[in-house]
Formats: sequence, C-alpha cells, structure tokens
Amino acid sequence: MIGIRRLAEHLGLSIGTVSRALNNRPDVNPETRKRVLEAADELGYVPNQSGQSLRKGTTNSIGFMIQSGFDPSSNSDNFFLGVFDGVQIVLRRHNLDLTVLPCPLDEDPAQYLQRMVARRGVDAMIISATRRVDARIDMLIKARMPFIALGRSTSGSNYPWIDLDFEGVANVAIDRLVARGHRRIALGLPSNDINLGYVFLDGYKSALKRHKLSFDPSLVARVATSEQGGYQLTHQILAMQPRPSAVLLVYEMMAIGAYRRLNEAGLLPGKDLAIVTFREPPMARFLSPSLTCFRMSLRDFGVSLGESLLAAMPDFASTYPNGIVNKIWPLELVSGESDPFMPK
Amino acid sequence: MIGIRRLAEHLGLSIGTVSRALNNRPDVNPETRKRVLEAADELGYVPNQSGQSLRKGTTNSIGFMIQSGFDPSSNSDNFFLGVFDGVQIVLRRHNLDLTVLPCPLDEDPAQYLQRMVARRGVDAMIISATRRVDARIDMLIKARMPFIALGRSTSGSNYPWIDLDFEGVANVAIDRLVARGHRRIALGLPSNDINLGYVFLDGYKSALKRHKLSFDPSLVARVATSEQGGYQLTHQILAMQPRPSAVLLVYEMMAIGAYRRLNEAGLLPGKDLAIVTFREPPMARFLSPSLTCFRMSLRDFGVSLGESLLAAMPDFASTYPNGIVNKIWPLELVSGESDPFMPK
DNA sequence: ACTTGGAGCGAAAACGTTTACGAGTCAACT
DNA sequence: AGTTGACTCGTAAACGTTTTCGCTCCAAGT
Repeated sequence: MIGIRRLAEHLGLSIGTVSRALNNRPDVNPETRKRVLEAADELGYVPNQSGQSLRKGTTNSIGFMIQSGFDPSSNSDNFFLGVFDGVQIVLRRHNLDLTVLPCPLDEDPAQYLQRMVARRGVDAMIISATRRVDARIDMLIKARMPFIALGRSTSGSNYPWIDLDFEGVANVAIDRLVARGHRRIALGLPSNDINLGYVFLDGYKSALKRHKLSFDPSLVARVATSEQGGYQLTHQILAMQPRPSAVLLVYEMMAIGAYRRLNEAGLLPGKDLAIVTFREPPMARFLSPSLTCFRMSLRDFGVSLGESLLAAMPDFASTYPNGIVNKIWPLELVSGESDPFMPK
Repeated sequence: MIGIRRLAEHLGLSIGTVSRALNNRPDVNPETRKRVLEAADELGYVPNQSGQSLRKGTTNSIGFMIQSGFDPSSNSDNFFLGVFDGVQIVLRRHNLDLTVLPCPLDEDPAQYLQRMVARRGVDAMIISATRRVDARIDMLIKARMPFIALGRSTSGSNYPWIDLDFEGVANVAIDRLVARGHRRIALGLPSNDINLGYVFLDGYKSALKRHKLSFDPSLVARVATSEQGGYQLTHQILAMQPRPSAVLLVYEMMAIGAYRRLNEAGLLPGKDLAIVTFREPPMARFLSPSLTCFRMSLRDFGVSLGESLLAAMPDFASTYPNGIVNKIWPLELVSGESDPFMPK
C-alpha cells in the first residue's frame, strides 16, 4: 500500500508538490503534473481516506441512513436500491461516494445518527422514513451537518426535504373514485408516526371537500403498514354499516392483505370493494384484478434527491445555487381494474 | 465539536492520559478514569473517526458491498435489509459499525471495490452477488483485506464464504417432484455468471442421477433472472414436444413471470405445469395457487455471516477462533399448491 | 538508608494528508 | 542595472488521535 511519501520519493519531488499536482492546484508545472498523475496511476496510489479527511475536515462521502431489518413499513420492492442509483449518478460527478448507514432495529434512530455525525465520517446526510416530529432534524441542524430529509416533518423550520406527492395522489385517487360513483370511501393510514399519514389525510380531506362530501372520521383507519394491516382493515370495512364501496390505501402491502381478506369472504376486489393504492407494488400486474395505483421513477427521484442535497452543502453552493430546496415529487396514475365504475 | 485536546484541558490532564482512560488502558488511576468518562459524556465527546483511524490504521467499520440500481439478478431490498440486521447484531457487540457500499450500476464492481479498499475506509469487507470467476476475490486477498463472500466462486483458493444450500434445495425439490410423478423437469437458471447457477445445476443433475433419470440438456434454460425471464422461459416450455410437466426455477421473480405466461395461455400453474422456486418471494402467499418454495431466516443468516467475517479478521481471531470458515446455509421447504401430484 | 519496582502521568512522535509560506529562477519592464 | 512579478517548487505546520518512552512518586523489600 503506497502513500504520497513513497510516491514523491519515486518521482524525486517533494510531497507538497505531488499533493498539489494530484489536487489540480494552479502552481505546478503542467509537465510535472503529468508525470505525477502517470506515476500515481502506475503505482496504484490512492489517497488515504483518513489522512485526507483529518487534514481537510471533509470526507468526500455522503451518508444515507436507512432502517435495517424487516420493518413492514419499509417499502416492499427495491425502493432504496433504485434511489441509491439515482443519488450516485449525481454524487459521482463530484467525486463523492455514497455510504449507506443502516440503523439497527433495536437502536434509537436519533442516537444512531448522533453517533455517525459525531464521528465525522460523512460530509452530509440523507435521512429517510421521516417522522412527523423527528429529533434527527433538530439534531442535524444543531450539529451544522448538511442534510436532506426524504419526507417532510413538522420538526425544524427551514430545512431541505423532498417528498412524494401524497396530496396530489390522494386528490387524483378520490377524483377518480368519485367519478366512478363512489361516495363512501375508506382510508387506510399507517399507525406509526410517519409523516406521510398526516399529509395523505389532508389530501383526502381536501378532495372530499371539493366534491362536497362530508368527512366521516369513522372511515379512517390507522393500521400496521403491512399485509396484516390491510387484512385487518378490510375486515373492519366488511363489518361497517353501511359498508364503504371503496378504500384508498397508503401502503401497497395493505392492498395484498385486502385482496386476501376479500377472497376469504368470497368477495371480489373491484366488484365488492374498489381498491386504490398509493405506490405501485412489484406484484401489481400479477394481482387479479390488476391494481390501480401510482408509479414513479426511483432513479429520477434519486437524482433529484442528490441534487437537492448538494444545494444544501456550502462547498457546492456555487454549482447548485438553489439554496434550501423543498420538492414534491409527482407520481403517475396506473389505471387498473381494482376500482371499476360502481354497479348500480 | 469538542476534541480530546479540549477535553484534556477541561480536566487538567494531558491528552495522553485522557486517551488511555477512554481506551481502557491499564495504567491509569481508576479514579481519574471515572472523571474522564464522566466529563466525556457530559461534554459529548466522540472520538474523531479520521484521527483515530489515521493513527490506529483501523476504522472500526465493516463494508458491505451491494449493487445499487435495478439489477434484477441482485436480491431485493428485503433480503439485504434483513441480512444487515443480523450482521449488525454481531458487529455491535465489538463496537464495529456497518457501512453499506452500493456499487453504481455503470461502474465495474472490481474497480469500485478497489477504490473502496485503497481508501482504507473499512477494516473488512462483505461482498455479495459473487460471480463464478470474480476478480474481487483475488483483489481482496492481494490487498490483504479481510473479507467474506456471500456466495461461492471458483476464484481464489482458500477464502471465507457462506452460501445458500442450492444443491440441497435442488435435491429436495427434485425428490418432491419425482415423488409426485414428474419425469421431465425443466430448469430455469440465470443467464449471467452468478455462481449459484452452476451449483444449482449440479444439484439438479445429481438428483436426477439418484432417481436414474437421464439428464436432458434441452430442458435447462438460462434466462434473465427477472419476471421477464420467467415469462420467456415458460413460453419456451409450452412450445416443447413433449412438454415438461414441471419446472424448477432459481429466482423467485421468474415464478411470477411463469404464472403470467400460463394465465395468458389459459393454463393453470400447478395443473398444467408444476412450479417450484428457490427462495420465497415476498408475495408468495398471495399467488394463486400458492407457490412451493424455500424459506430462510435472513436475520440468522446475517448473524452467521457476521460471525464468519470476524473469524477472518486477525483482531478477532481470539474470540472467533474458527479461522477460515465456509458454510452452507440450509433452507426450509414451504409446501404450496403449485406442484401437486401429477394427474394421470 | 538504599535499592527495587510498580503505579500513574506527561511529553512527544507518529499516522498521511493539505496548505500557508517562503525561496529560488527567470523573463520583462522601468 | 535594478526592480518587479510570475512561475515552480520545497519546507514545515497542522488536523486529532494513539502509543512509546521516560519521569516522578511512593511503598515495599533488603
């Protein structure tokens, strides 16, 4: 493993000059710079991460915190793998590396993040699964660590975030259901403190209002964001009098549970209960009837996430001069057969 | 952000003593050690990662390389998230952190790994999606970086790996299919160089041999490890004369495609073609008929992975004195309805 | 009383970089 | 001819730790 010292000796130069050559400083002869770069390549010199960041106070890597383990509220498909890819497209352009930090299931997310931030192992942070009140946000602001949150929160005041368009989706979904004759539309929300539950509810309410339908709190259920939750929710719906004719689900896995409960009762999704789900589950097209849901490009989303993060980092403020950006990511309707026109 | 220097000043001690106190060295008064620890806690001192690893040559963090992006041959989110959790259970016991390194889709995995290793940002590596001949293995050996591979390979000679029991699964599956009357059993393998394809084929062959069935190469197809691949494979099977009565698929997503192709042809999985799949897809129970497949505990697997890695690290050889360990992880049959007894 | 030894601590070097500063050379200008 | 400035490059300090070495102090042994 070769260091800058041996590289300099090999070239007959001082380590200072070699360093400047490698870092594209102006005050080095183009001739020598070329020699240095060639030698570095030949000897396989790679700067030592620790030495570099100790001196510079910067690590050239970005942390992406996720929760590890089987959290049923996590997405069912390759959501993160897709997003990582988009983020990296942006980061690689600036020689930044992405390191994913999976918070163990049994550790408090804020404490885990605290540890990671204090170690100074990353220059900036992406946090996911944002809670309605999320201690991590105040913490990051206080620690002056640039970050972006994947999801809005009521914590903090003015910080960068990017979120999916839950309100838009709720509105489009309700519009569609109403147009198809539905009036009593149930809503399945997550039972935990994930903020999207609140935003989704807002969209649901405002859409109802536009259609001059009254809001009935008994139609809103907060259940586990899993197949189990969907099963249980559908069980409740079947017992309601009068029974809702449609249900809007925020998590795709819930739809699977809903299908199962209906099948068990000898009922048909789309016939006895219309179902619309938020994000497209990977098995959407293999469900029968096909599920009406919403679709997004994970890679594009990741790219946008990366760019918004860089805009929040002082070192890149010149290339991404947007400052603090808050963005709402749109989704596209995938029309299925799980919510046909209501039979008379 | 407070460093050891200011911590020492605050205590009226030298930084050497403070460091020794924090690191549980013997030559420090228990009284002062207590004072130091309390002050560190109070002032929120956390050692600077870069300084520490520059001096010690060790980073206290383990890298887990995965492929980011939508590589259908890679496992899904849920697989890795589950494994991460298990790995961390072990690592946290030794104050090690897990950092996941997602290799961008468009970068050569070996080069990416090279970069990560040369930067000295991690003490050891876990690599996944092992190829039959995998440049990463020789590279890691040459760089003297402790590692474990998730999957066997023909590269290298004696290195730690842990792999799923593909041969066992293939044998159990074939036994079951044969017992149910099937004689012409097709096999769906990945088209890329992932090693499991070869191992799985070996298991398939040896099982056939045990049952004194001849091996027919025209029955094994190498297709994309995706739903598309399964669709295409089933398409081929339907055109065969005589048509195989069963198919054994190595990737769960293939089963989805198989179901779809059969449905399109007006045929029924399990009736017109028996289907058995390797690993349980998350939607296994919602397929109709339910899929016969194999199940494993991701967390337990992760724990074993973590322990085997530690055994390969010189610093932990005393606590995990197994040396280089190669392990085959068993899976459990989940009996479904997709491969019933063959009708006469 | 003198040595021995251990316990506890401070001083300083070292890890691999980057960068501020200064020194040297040489051409161009006054 | 002397001054100026641009262009290269070397020197050395600094980043925050850990660890080796040696020093002091004091108790215990001779």
